[in-house]
Amino acid sequence: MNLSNFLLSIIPYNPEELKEITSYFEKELIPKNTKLIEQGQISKKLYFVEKGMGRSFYLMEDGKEVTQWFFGVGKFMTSVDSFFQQSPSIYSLETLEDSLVYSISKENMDFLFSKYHKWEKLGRLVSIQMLSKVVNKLNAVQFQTARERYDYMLAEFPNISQRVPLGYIASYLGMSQETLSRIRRG
Amino acid sequence: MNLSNFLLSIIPYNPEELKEITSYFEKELIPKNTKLIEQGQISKKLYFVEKGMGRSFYLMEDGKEVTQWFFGVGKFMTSVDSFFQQSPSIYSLETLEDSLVYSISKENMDFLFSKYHKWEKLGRLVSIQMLSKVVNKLNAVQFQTARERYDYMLAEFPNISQRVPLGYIASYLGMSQETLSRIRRG
DNA sequence: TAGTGTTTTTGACTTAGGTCAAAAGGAACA
DNA sequence: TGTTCCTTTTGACCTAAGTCAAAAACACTA
Repeated sequence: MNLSNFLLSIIPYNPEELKEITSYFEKELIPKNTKLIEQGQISKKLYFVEKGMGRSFYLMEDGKEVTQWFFGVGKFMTSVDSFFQQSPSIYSLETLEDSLVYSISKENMDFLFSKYHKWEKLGRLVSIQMLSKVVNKLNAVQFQTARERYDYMLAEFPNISQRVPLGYIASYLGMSQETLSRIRRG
Repeated sequence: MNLSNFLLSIIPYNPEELKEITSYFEKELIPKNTKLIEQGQISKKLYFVEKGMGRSFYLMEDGKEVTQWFFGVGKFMTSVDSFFQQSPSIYSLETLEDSLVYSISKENMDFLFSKYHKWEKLGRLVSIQMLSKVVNKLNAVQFQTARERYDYMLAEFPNISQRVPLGYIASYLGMSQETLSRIRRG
């Protein structure tokens, strides 16, 4: 899924608009395990993932890393709060694989928002989609057993367990690595 | 907090725009314990709460009601998914007090979105605010103890425990009523 | 192919919070 | 001021999942 196709799948743009809009994005090849945002910093860019994958995570007081979200192909990746409100990020962001992303700065994003009504609309639609995903996860974490949450995750990110360490998935699902290991055993 | 002031607090509208936009909202006085959306139905309206309070909740398979969110003064209230995607709602919505709300239909909302770039922007900003709240709650539910979640809720909805039954709050926080009662004891 | 570091699994034990049932409080009303 | 209904609290017991520590499996690199 490349950026143009992704945008077109949400809103019809004509070729000129699409060309101008995508020109504000910068193609970047980012190696595995690169930090894109450090906890406490202000997020400068929003990334569209064309290839690879990333995660957001934070450090608990006891020093443990907790995965907050996985960002796969065809998704926007950033610390939402930090990017849009230009406030210090609670999370860090890193790539989990060598990744091909398109990045855009807050200034360019705001410029596009103000220039194109359609772009603003896209922003709204994408926000609502994300909201709906987070609500789903909230329900999973709040009301389901560890085993049910694991099944939910397999539905949401089918082949993730071959791609990232078990501990990342366990903390994302709000359970210990040992529990996830026992669940997978069957 | 009335509708106009709320809108102005997010985006500067001039008096004519504000007048036209608010003219698409309908003032409604809704008695306590009125269902606004029934689980399974498609949400027809979005409500702005000027006075009173509501909640969204759903019925678990075992017949228990679980509160999903509280909507206080100065908030938009709806089943987000259902309203924006016109899909069957997973939640029911009801008032918890006699309430004064301003409602708008999906058609009028879409009309305003397409007519006013600014309105689209407001939609985006409000969505991101909601997203950020839901992420906070997710973190609370996933990583905090029952006691910490209770404290979190007091910060988010200060005087709620005087206004709604204990069981509603307990299920919102993802704990049993008995546990919440024991926590409150001290 | 042995050696070293990392990730995952297993086992034994602990604990936060759930469940069920009964008692205690409150509010409304005759 | 007692009766009824509803909400909250208390008590006794249970269980899903956490913790800690060791063993096993895997993955590099020399």
